[in-house]
Amino acid sequence: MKPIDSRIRTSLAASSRATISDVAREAGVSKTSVSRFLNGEQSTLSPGLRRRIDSAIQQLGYQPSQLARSLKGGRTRLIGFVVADIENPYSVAVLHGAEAACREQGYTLVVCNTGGDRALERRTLAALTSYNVEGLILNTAGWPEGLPPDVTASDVPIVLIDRRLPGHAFDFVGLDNAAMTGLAVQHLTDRGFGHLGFFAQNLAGVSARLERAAAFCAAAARTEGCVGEVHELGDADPAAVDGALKAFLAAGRGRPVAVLAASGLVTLRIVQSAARLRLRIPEDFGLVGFDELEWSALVPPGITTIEQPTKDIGASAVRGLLRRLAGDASPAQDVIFLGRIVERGSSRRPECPGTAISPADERAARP
Amino acid sequence: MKPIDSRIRTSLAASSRATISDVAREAGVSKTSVSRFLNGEQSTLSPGLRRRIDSAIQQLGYQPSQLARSLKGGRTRLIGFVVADIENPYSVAVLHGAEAACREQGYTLVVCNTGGDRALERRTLAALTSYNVEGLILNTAGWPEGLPPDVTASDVPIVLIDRRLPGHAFDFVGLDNAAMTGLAVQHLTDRGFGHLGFFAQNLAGVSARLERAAAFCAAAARTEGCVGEVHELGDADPAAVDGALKAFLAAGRGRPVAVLAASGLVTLRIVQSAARLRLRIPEDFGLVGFDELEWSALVPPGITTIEQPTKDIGASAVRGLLRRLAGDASPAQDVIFLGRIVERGSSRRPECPGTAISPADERAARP
DNA sequence: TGGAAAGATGGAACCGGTACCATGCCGGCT
DNA sequence: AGCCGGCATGGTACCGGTTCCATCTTTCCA
Repeated sequence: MKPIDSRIRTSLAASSRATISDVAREAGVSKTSVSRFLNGEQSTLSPGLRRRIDSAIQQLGYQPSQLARSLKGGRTRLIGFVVADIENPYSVAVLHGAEAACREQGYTLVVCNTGGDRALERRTLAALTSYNVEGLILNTAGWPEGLPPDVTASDVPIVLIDRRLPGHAFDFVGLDNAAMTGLAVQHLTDRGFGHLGFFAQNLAGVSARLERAAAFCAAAARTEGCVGEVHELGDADPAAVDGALKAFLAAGRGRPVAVLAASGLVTLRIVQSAARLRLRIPEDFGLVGFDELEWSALVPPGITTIEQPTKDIGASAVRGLLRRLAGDASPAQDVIFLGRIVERGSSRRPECPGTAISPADERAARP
Repeated sequence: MKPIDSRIRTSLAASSRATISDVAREAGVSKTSVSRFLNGEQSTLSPGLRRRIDSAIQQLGYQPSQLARSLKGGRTRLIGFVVADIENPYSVAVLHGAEAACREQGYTLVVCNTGGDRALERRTLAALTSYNVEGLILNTAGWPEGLPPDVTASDVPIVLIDRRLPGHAFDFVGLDNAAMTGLAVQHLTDRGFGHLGFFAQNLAGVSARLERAAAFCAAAARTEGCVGEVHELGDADPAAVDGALKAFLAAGRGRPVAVLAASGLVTLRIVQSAARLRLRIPEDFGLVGFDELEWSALVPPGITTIEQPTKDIGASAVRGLLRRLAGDASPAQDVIFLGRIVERGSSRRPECPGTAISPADERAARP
């Protein structure tokens, strides 16, 4: 009779999940003992009890509800990752790093994409905090007028990635944009490019782009005989990109010109535009782009990129969150990483003899 | 005195979140009324009550806890998306489609990456169900010996994406691999390629790859004078790719050879290998790859790809889930999409006069 | 004018866990 | 021998909502 009984209960459990009370009943013990068993048997339950509980759990296929568990204790072991553009390989790479770090620490990463929509970002943050995530990693769409107060009201620790929120004391992890932009400008001027253009989508509200643009202007200004222009491409219109690129090249008036692209997406747009306009790189213009891409080495003559330590950035964000969760209440902290310029053909001046031919291809062939 | 009182309570709320009881107390009503107010005031609360509750909510900055809400009712409005490889652009694109569909329906998509790790996939599924997600979209790492029973025990509806689980009656959304592979083979043989190679990572357990490989062999076999080879590249070793590619080309014995790459990642590896080995496409070998990539048009001579309707696949998966949630208990259903071959230079036979020169470049320049 | 129906509101149980405190039992000490 | 303390275990309140049911008005009709 016992086996039949438990078999019935098992099938019930399959259709509506066994609870801790079911297990307690099946094992003939109290909920408390089952709970103790589940959490780490500090009170050293007697071997007999332990055995009975264990077999009851097996029998019922019991899995504790994290939902109910979190309601009392607050520990959800959940970290939210809110990303502005999931289609940006940079974001995916950071995400990957964060996810690995979370897994290592027993946390689960919950990823939500906002597509750069501020209203959605707000709703998403509210939703995640209402699920009691213990921390938030935020790659914000940018709030030029400041983040609405309801978001900051909650006391979940937040770490910003790549983009700051001026006026808010959140931890931040990102690239040393000033230094890397300076290096990129120097890289180009060293190679004889005298007329430089910084191309971005819209600058407004996105700190990484603003910092890069500012550093670009500063670096161009302090380099003798170097002219720097900033172009905003806006969203998605190929004709607009073509127009901006042509205008920029014309403004060079025969001097060697080069583009510094503010992101992987802009690099893609520029390369597409060059193909459409039958412009050669680096003969017609040089190119350096932020963010290393899987195809950087494959598109002739190879695109010089500024590679970011994306895995480290993701891992560092998680570390920062865990530090806060452990009780660290020190002032907001910035973690700034340096990147690396990966030199390829697109920033090599064709005038320098011998460099534009086969060695360039060799470099380009390296993955 | 009232304002001071409420200000104190406000600051308390900021540090530990207001609850429905706080709101009820502040408004001088019962929890029940507040709950009614929050859910849709079916019982038509009196205007006075409504006003008081509303202002109490504003005052306290109250946000209901989804956690607690879900505990009773079960409606978490959460859908889990478990993806085997978040770095695969195909997965991201599907994810994007699913996410848009979820948002439209008021659901939140929770994304978890398993990196192709079966044990982790299992843990992730358990974790998500223990958070009471209402449905699961699963891009499985593949279980050659079948999914462990504890995963299937839960009664959350599951939709598989791209990869089937033989022996399980789950809904499925994916590509018509047989048809698209057949078209690709015909595309290549039409253009004079007689010796074909299907290149994949490891076939084991991944239905999409297996179906493509099988369809490839079948198509090659029924095409007169066509030879088909299947190559497994394994993971990540460039030398192995180079070796396999060279061996394959040698086996062609001078006949026009072409590679069919089973995924975007394989396409990348093949193109990288070709660059390393100084092989020209399509002169030394033709190439068609599954999955459209942002750089397909940019790498000379342009890579011919099999484009999948990724957004539709993602949206369809969500639709399927919602259908199940609405109570549809009909047998498991397959939704199979057709793709589209995007022809570019990599599958154009150089022998055909006039096609390998500038028109090819023009095609390649199109984004 | 009385009573029933309809409407507004509150009380309390419940969801599935956690955690504090109580209880019963046993052994060791004075 | 009696008391105290530690250990194993159980009882129960509580987390923050939802929901059923009870209660109190109000209204309308006989």
